[in-house]
Amino acid sequence: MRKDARVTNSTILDELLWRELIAQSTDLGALQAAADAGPMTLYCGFDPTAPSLHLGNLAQILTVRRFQQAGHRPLALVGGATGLIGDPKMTGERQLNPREIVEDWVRRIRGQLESFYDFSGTHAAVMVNNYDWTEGVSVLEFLRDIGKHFSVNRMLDREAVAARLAKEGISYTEFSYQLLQSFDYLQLFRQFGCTLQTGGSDQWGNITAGVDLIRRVESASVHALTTPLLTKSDGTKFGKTESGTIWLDPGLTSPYAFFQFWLNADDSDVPTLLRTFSFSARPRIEELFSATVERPHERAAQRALAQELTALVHGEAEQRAAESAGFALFGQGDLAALSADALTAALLEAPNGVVDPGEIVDGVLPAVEDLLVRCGLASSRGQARRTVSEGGASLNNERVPNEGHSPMVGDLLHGEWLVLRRGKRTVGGIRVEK
RNA sequence: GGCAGGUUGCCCGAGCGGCCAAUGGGAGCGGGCUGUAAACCCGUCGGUGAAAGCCUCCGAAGGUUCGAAUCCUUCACCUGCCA
Repeated sequence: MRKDARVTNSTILDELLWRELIAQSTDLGALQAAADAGPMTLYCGFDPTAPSLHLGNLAQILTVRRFQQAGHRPLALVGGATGLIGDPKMTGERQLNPREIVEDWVRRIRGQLESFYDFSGTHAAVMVNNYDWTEGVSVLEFLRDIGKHFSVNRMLDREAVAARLAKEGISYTEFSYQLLQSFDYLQLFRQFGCTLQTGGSDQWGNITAGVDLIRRVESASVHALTTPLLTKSDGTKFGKTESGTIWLDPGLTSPYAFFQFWLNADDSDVPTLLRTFSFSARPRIEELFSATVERPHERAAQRALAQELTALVHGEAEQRAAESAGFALFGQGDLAALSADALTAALLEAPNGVVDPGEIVDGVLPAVEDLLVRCGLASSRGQARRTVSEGGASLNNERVPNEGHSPMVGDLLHGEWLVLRRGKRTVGGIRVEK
């Protein structure tokens, strides 16, 4: 066994093991042997169920990326076909999305995937879309060649399916999902020699169904590997905050908000987050573990995560902008000391709104409640009023004393900005258009 | 197919003719402590409004009544028991 992780194939499994990224797998020994034998081709698919990928998907992407860095070849699969059908979920039948929408989402997700894998070099990634090999298959062909190998009895065992049967039922469409995903694995095995599929542990049933299909049809033994479902230490779902899902699309979750998400991670989640998302070497990660235990207030691990992942997802420049914005807005108070450029850059990262000069009467701007709503810090005037009356609103780092308070022109920083804050860590900007 | 019960605010769940925008818990939000954490304590929690008030709301549509989340009818869905 060679020592260099970049070159040695088998160390990838050791790496995943210490990172606790293996929830389930087919015979690990066999997988290890396959990885040792040379570059493997693996895939992990992403269905277009939203306009963007999110942090949960990122965990999967990064696992595949680790394989690529270890010298294996990833296939980046976008589920243009499976996205039209929908994987059964516990809670109920999905609503089918219009084809044009799915096509749009496929484009967006494909674009996102492109930035995480290396599409050049000796083990270049390949982008594939299962729509390409599914659209032309006839129903009869599919039922005879693929469907015949599936036992409904076994399909019924699947957790989501069983839950649905016990409740409101499941359409034939969704029930068929597993066949499509299995068909994908078979296709990729035939076309690219793909012998490993990874995914979240909720995908175990779908993945092994593909493994079985390949065994029956091709008499070949291929592998499956799943990663643990990411949960926070308090058991709640990971990757969601008060404000919702953390998306990779900067239009849906700004780089600033993305950075803040990591910076605000619970201490108790730090080990899992570092193991799952960071590409730092083990000694560095362990150093951050102990830093969190010994000097938690410094939040070195949270900052390291924020820096590394914001840079990875949004690029170095955006990462620096997001971090500087945080420093500016959460710094030691004196906002007036910030340069106009720094302030503008910071506030453009945060949620912000606009006041038209025509709204300023005798040097008085609209009331703080209006401004809170306008920059998105409050969802209604009622909520804004509540925030102010609870003492949770501040203007240029000064607590807003009472309801109905209106800023004056003299309060404008550099003649154009107001910094609004709701609670301790939600900051927004108001800009007076010139 | 027959009989019985259910459908309440983001979720769970009380209410069973007026005092109900609707008890309670959870989530969320704010304050305090702290580290732009967690836990904990306190407050808050439909919209609008400074307030009084007004508007919307208790599966859907009708009806009874001065007045309905609460009673009646029909419809939809869910749950038990019997076939």
